[in-house]
Amino acid sequence: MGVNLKELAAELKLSPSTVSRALNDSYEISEATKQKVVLLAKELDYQPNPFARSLRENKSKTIAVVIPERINSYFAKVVDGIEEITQAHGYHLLVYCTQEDVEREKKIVNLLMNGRADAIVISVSCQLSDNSHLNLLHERGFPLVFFDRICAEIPTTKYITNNYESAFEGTKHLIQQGCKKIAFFMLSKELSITKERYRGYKEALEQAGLEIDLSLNLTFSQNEEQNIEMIKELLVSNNRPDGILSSIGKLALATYQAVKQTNLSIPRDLKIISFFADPTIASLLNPSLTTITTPTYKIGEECGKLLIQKLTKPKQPDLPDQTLVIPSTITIRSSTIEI
Amino acid sequence: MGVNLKELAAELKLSPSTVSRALNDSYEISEATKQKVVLLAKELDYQPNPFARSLRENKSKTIAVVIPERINSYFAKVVDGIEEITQAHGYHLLVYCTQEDVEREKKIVNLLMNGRADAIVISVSCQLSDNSHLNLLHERGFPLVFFDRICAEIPTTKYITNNYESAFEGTKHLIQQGCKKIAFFMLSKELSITKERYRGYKEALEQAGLEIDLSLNLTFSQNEEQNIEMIKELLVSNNRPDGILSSIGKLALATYQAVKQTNLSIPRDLKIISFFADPTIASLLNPSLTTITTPTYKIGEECGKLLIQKLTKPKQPDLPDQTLVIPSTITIRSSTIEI
DNA sequence: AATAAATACGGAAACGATTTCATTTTGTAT
DNA sequence: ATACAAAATGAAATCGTTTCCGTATTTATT
Repeated sequence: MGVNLKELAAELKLSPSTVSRALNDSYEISEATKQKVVLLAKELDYQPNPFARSLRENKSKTIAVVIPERINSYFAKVVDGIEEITQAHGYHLLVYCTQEDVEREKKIVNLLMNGRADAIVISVSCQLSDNSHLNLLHERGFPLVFFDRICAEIPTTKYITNNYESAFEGTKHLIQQGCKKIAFFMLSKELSITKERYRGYKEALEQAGLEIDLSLNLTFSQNEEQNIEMIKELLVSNNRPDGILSSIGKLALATYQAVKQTNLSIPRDLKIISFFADPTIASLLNPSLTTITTPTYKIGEECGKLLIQKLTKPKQPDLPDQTLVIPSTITIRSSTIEI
Repeated sequence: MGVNLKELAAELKLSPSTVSRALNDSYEISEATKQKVVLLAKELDYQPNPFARSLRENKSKTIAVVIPERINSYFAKVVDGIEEITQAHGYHLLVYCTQEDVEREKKIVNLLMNGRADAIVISVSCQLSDNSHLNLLHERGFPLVFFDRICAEIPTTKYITNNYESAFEGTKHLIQQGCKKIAFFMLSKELSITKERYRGYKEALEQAGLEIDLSLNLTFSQNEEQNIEMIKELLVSNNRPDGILSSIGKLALATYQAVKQTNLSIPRDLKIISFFADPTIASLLNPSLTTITTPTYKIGEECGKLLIQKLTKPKQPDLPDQTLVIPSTITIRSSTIEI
């Protein structure tokens, strides 16, 4: 489309090597020619071919981001954070959405084996069982960063929130509000976040001397309608909970939908606290929703910074096997407070 | 990282050209060798280097998507739709978010001049005034597709909804519900969607014999707090509207926030209808929000299909200068209906 | 059987940048 | 003026593919 290096060199009566070096501000080139070159390059709007460069340098200036859902403030914010940092360093973002489908996730990860991206930031899909695809990637030395939904077994850097503590505190809050039968809503039992949050929930119950009723620990699917139906059934059963800790934001929304179809009232008959990304929506729900909110933008920024460090500085070691915790905050609203 | 073509060829005692052709299923290669090649390629997990291929073929198998906001169901769904179609054809998505910042949009578009992507799908930033960057791109023959927020002057394919009719019908609905003083909320006056929606609003008022009060036509910013404050001021002024057509979803949410800070009630004192992407949220708001909803996933799919057609078939003409309309639907909920 | 045509493959150029190595030009010290 | 180091540039290899062109072998045609 535009001019290439050879044409630019011909125009300047210089060799391509000199022009390349001039543009890359090499010490070997005199200031005079540098200026001439840069000037004409600007004038002709020379843009280096990214593929030629990638091929030669064996790096793409591209980072792949893999998320389970795009219509989800949580993940959207993380990507915003990653973009904010990486774009400033000239990196591009390939964003893939698995739609919570492991098969799709595997396909995507396998596609990334060919070096199209210099690194991957991923929050794993919900149904995840085996990690062979991610393991392979990591073993090949591919920079891999996890956030939120991590694979604990893969020794690399992970960013999470204080899932255990948040769930513990959230559950404690419900107990303090008088709840005796507290349900736990989750997506997949396999997820790292589920396990940790469940642990927090469980220990808070134990500490309060409440028994854990497994029939109140519900695993939901990707089917919204079905989820609402499940919740409704629970709410009209004779084993109705008086409190809910929802480990996923959209299950809180499903609960609100379900409650609307009953003659129950939040918080009178049922209190609910949920991990939830969007404070605006939480405050506009009726009643406003008590939330556990993670600073996801910050998580994105941290992922970005880490990778920029790793990718732009020479001689960097592998990403360390560490789990960095960015704490969430609980915001108490009307859904857990008797008026 | 993995093996390359030359190594694979050496292993097979064939030339790289033969191996390349075998893998690309060329008619020049015998079935026998094809099988041998494919087998070993699979065994050694051969992955062609995407940059070598892109350099040679002068195409990247990548599509750039540029959106104003990522934390926005509208755009997120469009991207989901694009991904659904294009991924099936082996395309990758570079997703850029301008955060409604024109300067950022320009930078991004200029970055894309170098051929990193084979096409661009874009919904322009809110403050957009001049389109020189997009014009240049289009003039260079770069496939460019607009959706939602389009540049009318650039002769390429655009996907929009029936903005005029939807706004007209929405306003008419408010009038039918007894509204006499209807406000119009918008982001930027320069946006294509704003203009069309405003036209629909205006003509509905005119048709009903209502006068247009310019002090009820409010332009908002990116600053949420400030927007809420503006709305609150409007609602406590002595020129308080009794109906609102919000051209942007988040302004409806801001209105709900503002109303909470007054002693007004929706729909009693104020009815509101809004362009809004997420039906779940709309139905959970209190009162539930009457919405104009665009099938955004479908828009994404259409963009994807168009580009796949253009990029994968040989000898395709330029994208035609056409504006394709995918109609929105109005869902009447409690925010416009007196109980 | 002689020739033409089809089949199957290899060699090498090309894509557009960067970089190693070689070479010319300039500057400086003797 | 000569030698020698330093500075500035050029030639060519390289990255890993695809593809143009050429060639040997096999198959078909008369």
